[in-house]
Amino acid sequence: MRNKYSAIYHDIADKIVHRIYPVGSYLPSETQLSQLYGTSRETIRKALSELLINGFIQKIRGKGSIVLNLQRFNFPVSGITSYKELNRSLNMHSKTEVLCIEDRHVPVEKFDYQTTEALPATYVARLRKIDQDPIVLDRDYILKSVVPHISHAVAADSLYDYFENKLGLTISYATKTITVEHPSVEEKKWLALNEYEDVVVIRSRTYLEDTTLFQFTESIHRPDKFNFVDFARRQKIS
Amino acid sequence: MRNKYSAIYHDIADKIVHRIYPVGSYLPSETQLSQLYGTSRETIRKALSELLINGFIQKIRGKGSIVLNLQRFNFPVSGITSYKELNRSLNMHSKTEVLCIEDRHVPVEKFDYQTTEALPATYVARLRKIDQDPIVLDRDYILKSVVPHISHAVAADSLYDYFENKLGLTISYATKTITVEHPSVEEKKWLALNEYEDVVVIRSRTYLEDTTLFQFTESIHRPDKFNFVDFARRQKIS
DNA sequence: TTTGACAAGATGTATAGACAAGATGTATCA
DNA sequence: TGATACATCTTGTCTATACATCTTGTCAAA
Repeated sequence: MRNKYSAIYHDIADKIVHRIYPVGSYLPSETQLSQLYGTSRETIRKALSELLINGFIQKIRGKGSIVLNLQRFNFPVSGITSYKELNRSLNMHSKTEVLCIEDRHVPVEKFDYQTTEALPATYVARLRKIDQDPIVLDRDYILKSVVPHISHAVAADSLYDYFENKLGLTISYATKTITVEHPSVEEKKWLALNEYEDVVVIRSRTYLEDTTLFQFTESIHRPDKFNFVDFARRQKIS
Repeated sequence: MRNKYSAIYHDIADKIVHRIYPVGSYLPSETQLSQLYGTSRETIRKALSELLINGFIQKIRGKGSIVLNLQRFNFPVSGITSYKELNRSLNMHSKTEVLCIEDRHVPVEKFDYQTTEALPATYVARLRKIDQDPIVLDRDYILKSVVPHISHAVAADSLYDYFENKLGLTISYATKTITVEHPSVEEKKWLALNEYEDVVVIRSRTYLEDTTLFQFTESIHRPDKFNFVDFARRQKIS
């Protein structure tokens, strides 16, 4: 960890996860923490504000910071997370099957993206299984302008790992929509759906740090296996 | 606005919305902004970091802050927003029909909430319609320990407005889960569902600033009308 | 006993300054 | 011409300080 405040963030987060700071208890005060870590109060406050955003603590003015009971270890579709990371952090022991890799143009209208030009991309279709049961059908369109080629081995492992650690790309943010739709014949087949069963579709556009769009993703979920867990803070519309 | 940085936040956000700072352009630099608003750079940075969190801008080190094209004006289930606020900000002209107000205990198992004690609450069932079409069935359980009584008039208007502006409660955060389920007979009737049609269920637990739990909500959505829009920033799991 | 004033400790806001590190253009040198 | 070094702009990190505001407990006065 190269930053003081992110080192402190991870240290406190660890202590919360391992119940050294139990749920419902107060953290040491900001001045105490600043002495503990040998740093200024502002640096402590930066770490605490990250913990607040991520739902670890709740700050109460005049009193202190309470440890919250976050049990967001189910399926955090919120936030951007790669399937491999999810799989590892949840110990799900899932398998990924690569169905197809080929060159295609992005079907931009599906993603509600307005453009006049064609977007050449690498199309990757993958099926995610847990205990032999198909759960999710992932369809990725990775723009050729950013990533010229993707191998079968990379697709079978982790696209995000490849992008970030091999290519040095920094994935920054994404916009997502979630809808319920009637499945296509192909989707029905891959996900082993019953008659009349709908699917949950998550479509996202992913951007790099310099705001260049580089990936469109379509995730088709079996409705009985779909579970989205979210943590939200109140924000007034004004 | 009593804080400088939130005043600056709203001022810049307004200028982005009104295209004074167009999408794709750079904001003035932090030092320029601090001169512009007659404040310190740290205060500017606090405002900018709020804009970053809410998806208005993207900061690039060494270069500046780019205005993003946020079009999250569809149906932000992400974040906590009252139906009345949503309705107003989207100009949807929807109607709310109060179906039932009565005293009930919270069905805690539905919300995956572990407790041994019974939780007395006011149960409020409401149907949200747009152009006579039923869209959402909302079922709220508001704990008696926090809010002893809720009138029909309040339920027909806005619960959140009542809680925050009349009772002085500060709603702070919530945990949510989204699933797809088979509708009950009652749900099928109210939402005018076809045979075999599933529903999207959002269940949330809402907490006050002092971390006291005070509300359980169950929102039943018609699948063809459900559209969840989200903005997410990348966060490494480590 | 109840009320009120006050102090102490907590977080919230704001400032000024310093240095690190990334991006970019310019001037210089080979 | 082409490459390198540098200056200068940007944002990122960190410190030290001051005061405001909220919560709570204590102590004294009514």
